[in-house]
Amino acid sequence: MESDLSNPTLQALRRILRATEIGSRKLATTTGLTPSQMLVLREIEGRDQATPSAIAAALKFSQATITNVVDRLVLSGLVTRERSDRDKRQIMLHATAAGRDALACAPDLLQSQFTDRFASLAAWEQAMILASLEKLSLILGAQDMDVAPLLDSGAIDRMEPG
Amino acid sequence: MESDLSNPTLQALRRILRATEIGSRKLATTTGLTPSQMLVLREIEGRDQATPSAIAAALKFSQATITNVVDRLVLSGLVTRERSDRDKRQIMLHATAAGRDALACAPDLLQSQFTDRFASLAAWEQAMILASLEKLSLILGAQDMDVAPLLDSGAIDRMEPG
DNA sequence: CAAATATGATTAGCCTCCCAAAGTATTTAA
DNA sequence: TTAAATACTTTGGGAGGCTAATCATATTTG
Repeated sequence: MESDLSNPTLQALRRILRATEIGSRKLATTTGLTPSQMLVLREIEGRDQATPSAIAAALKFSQATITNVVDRLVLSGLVTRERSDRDKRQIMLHATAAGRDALACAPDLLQSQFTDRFASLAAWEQAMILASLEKLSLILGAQDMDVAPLLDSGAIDRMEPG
Repeated sequence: MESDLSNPTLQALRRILRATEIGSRKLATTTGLTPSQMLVLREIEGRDQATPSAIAAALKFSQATITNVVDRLVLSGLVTRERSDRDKRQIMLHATAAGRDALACAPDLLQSQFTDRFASLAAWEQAMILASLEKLSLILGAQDMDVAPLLDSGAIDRMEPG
């Protein structure tokens, strides 16, 4: 091989991770929502039947953790719990109006800066970055799989968390 | 505009963040080092004069947090504390042999899969991904700046944290 | 030099995160 | 109808991260 690009790539990736982590932490203190709460809230709002176990599976958290986070979200009035009629073991989670507001408003602080700067890039650069991230997402998501079909992106969505 | 790529890009970015977060958490339980500890240890090993404040500034943590993490690292025998002679307020942090081992060994678990898969990509794809990440890192790191010179990549390295 | 001020690190106290294990209630299967 | 499985909560514990307060050392200044 002529040169190994994996190391600088990992370094760049690390820088990105740190930057976003710091950004989201800052965002958290601004909006009163912690990163985890954002994640869970987004997941709740984004699906029809939002049961704790479904959220836990999607985010790869334990159920106990979801209970915890949801407790706080309920306390903040952003989410409601409701027993399912069909199966009284299940709990349905719903984002309240305030919850949807928080989601709609909060990301803007983080995204606006990104979006603006991103928009200022040339179209080809935007396309390149998107393609790269898709590829990378595939590679990294594949870590969870035993043998990953790198070419079938659908498989990742279909995956079940052990 | 013809199409807005910023949203799918943000989504892909989020997927990557999640994947790496999960990966590093898994790595943590495997190696006994938490992500934060890895970060701090890496920073300590990577510089000559590793004082807590320097580490805190580099990673954008508070000094108190560094004290905390270093406590654990010392307890695990990966790091030593030593008062500076020149300025007795300062503490010099050093990675022990075990600490260097942990660093040298731990990343392989995470990286090997990434590195392998990354290496299997075509050279042009590798280059594209690297270039994209560099650009992205610039954009995201720029969040901290008032007015970011997106074209001068050196500026970021020169930046001082608040 | 002595007093005031600044700096580097730690301590104390708070809340959140994430988990495993144990417990409760409900549903399904035998 | 009892045993097993499922869905969630509770409990208890180690970390992470912060601010404010404190201690020790350095520096500045009258």
